[in-house]
Amino acid sequence: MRRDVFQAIADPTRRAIILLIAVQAMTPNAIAEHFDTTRQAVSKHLRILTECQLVKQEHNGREIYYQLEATKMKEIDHWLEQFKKLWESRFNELDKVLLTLQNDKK
Amino acid sequence: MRRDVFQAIADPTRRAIILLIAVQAMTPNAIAEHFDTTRQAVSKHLRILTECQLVKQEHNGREIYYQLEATKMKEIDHWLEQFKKLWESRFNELDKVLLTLQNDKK
DNA sequence: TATATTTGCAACCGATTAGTTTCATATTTA
DNA sequence: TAAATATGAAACTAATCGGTTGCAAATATA
Repeated sequence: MRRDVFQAIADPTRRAIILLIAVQAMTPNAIAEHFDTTRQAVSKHLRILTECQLVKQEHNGREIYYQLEATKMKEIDHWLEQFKKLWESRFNELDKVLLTLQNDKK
Repeated sequence: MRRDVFQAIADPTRRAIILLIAVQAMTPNAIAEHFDTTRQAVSKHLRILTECQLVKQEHNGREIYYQLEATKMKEIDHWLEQFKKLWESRFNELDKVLLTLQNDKK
């Protein structure tokens, strides 16, 4: 199944997990303690996050430490990059385009 | 209904719409021409994008121009900001934390 | 070796999603 | 005014989602 980073971060619990393991790698059990759901539900979230390579596993005996693959977050940042210039200046590209559009209509 | 920016950008069609109207404001009809779906489906996407304030409407007679509310994209950027330091340096915060964690376990 | 612990997977369930078709409303134009 | 155009909303549908419970496999511990 092909997973998408944007779909992965759509769920608030998954975003919370990402934030949690960004600070330090954790096992599914430890992660589940922070949430009001079952360990299995957390496990499913981790599967989705793994499938789109937002997290990676580090096996240690029967324990599995999940840690954030921060570089994958760049993908989201790259997509945002396209729009950054639009909100960074008051008279921006969008305004110019709209102005042109309005003038053309007259 | 309370809408969430992250949920809004989860759908690939909605991301495409965002990109499209970032360049210039467009009517639902014009937007729909760029996709392989019905105008009504696009209309539903626009409703979702409007509800979470990612786009705004500009009425012009019977036409409605939808344009990107770029500032709302900042919300996503702010969330990403937390992780930026994790991917920007090779020996980063995460590495340090993990190192501490591993040392503690010994 | 027997038991406990850690984990993932399968099957199921109710809610939500993205799409469709149909219809109502508002505005423009002939 | 009548017809055409632009749009949103409602009702429906198949697929997906996030959650649950129950189970199997692997590893650690008594």
